[in-house]
Amino acid sequence: MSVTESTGLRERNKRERRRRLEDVAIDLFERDGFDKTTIEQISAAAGLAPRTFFSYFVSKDDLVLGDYAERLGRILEALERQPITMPAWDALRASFAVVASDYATEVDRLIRRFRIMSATPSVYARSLQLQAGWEHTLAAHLAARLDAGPDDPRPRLLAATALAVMRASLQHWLTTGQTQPLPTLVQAAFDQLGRGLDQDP
Amino acid sequence: MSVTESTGLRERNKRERRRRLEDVAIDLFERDGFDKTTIEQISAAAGLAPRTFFSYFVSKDDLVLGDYAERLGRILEALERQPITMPAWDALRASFAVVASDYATEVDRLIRRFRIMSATPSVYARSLQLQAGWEHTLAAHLAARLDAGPDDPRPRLLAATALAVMRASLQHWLTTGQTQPLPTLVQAAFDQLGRGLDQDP
DNA sequence: TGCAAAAATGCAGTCAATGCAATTATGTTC
DNA sequence: GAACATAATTGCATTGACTGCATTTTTGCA
Repeated sequence: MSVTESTGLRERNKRERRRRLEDVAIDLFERDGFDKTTIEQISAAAGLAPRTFFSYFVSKDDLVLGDYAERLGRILEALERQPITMPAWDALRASFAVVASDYATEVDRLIRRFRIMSATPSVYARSLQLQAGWEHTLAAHLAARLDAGPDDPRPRLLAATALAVMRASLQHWLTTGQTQPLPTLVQAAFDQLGRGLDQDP
Repeated sequence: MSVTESTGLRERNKRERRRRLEDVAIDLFERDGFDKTTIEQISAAAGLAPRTFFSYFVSKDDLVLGDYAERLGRILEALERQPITMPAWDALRASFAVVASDYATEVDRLIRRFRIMSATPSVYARSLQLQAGWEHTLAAHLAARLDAGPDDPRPRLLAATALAVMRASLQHWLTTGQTQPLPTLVQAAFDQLGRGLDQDP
């Protein structure tokens, strides 16, 4: 108990402040725009010194992306859980379903961030960069799963396609005002690509 | 003639200097790394004042990407040329074939840039950002071609997938040492997605 | 309470990028 | 070929993100 509490307190404070920074930053970004908000303003609003900001976030961009990284990491976990006998595309479909429903639970939070992301090139670029990182590791996992050699194009193709599907669905979901549930959209897109793009929808 | 020559001179000088900046920059990036090379060094090496650099390139990143934007623009032109009766995925396949062979003609130049791009997060991010821009316009074109409404997910899905295919193929081509021709790889990937990812290769 | 580790902070500095004003080069016109 | 309008180059000052380093404060534990 003492151990949990002791290390827990530091950790908790750290998480709280990180969260606070995110929150005030998002508010300011929405009010004044990303570029017109300075690190100085953000840290002041969070009650911290400017220098301290950088021990919580490596860059201003990362304020908006927050747990983006963590969330995509769950795809890999989910992928690991799929039986090895399952065809690769099916396994991907199942894994992405998990993340899709995760997303759907936090619509409001997500939408605010997405708005800022779409309006701010540097942030958008950073999000794509993160995605590219996962595409890479996802491809590595798939290569293992498919027992594919380094000159087998399939892992890369599958990873790239799956993330493209996710991104396109997410964007569609957000721009159409969430008329259809995200998981449904994602599944439909995976199905379409499973059947083949030569086929009519 | 006089007109062509007159305006031509200014334009030509401008293009030459732009080119010179690119070239010296690539050399320096390869030698010292992107981040350790300053705008000051680049402009000095090109015989220009630092301030002048920014009338040729909006950012340091763009030095590496060069004609990236222009090249992707050809996809759209090619797409316009495909008969409207051709199924969308076939039209995309044909359009991307054009760009794929374009790439293949400039392997050396391309590879140097790709190395820097892969090694430099900010540059890579910027390239993805450019691609995202094209994905957007490509989707718009496809929407017109398919006569699709704003809540039809197909244009976005097709655009995202096609660019994913291109990116994955390009990466595969470069990392496998160009053992197979790029157009072949791209066609194979398009075919695979046409047949459907549920099918075995 | 006292101590060691961790976190916060201040300060100085680098570098990309921008705005503005002044200067220089270029192409055209007479 | 000289004067002139325009475009390009340049210098200067400034902003703001980000980093390294040294110092101070806070925190959890003995």
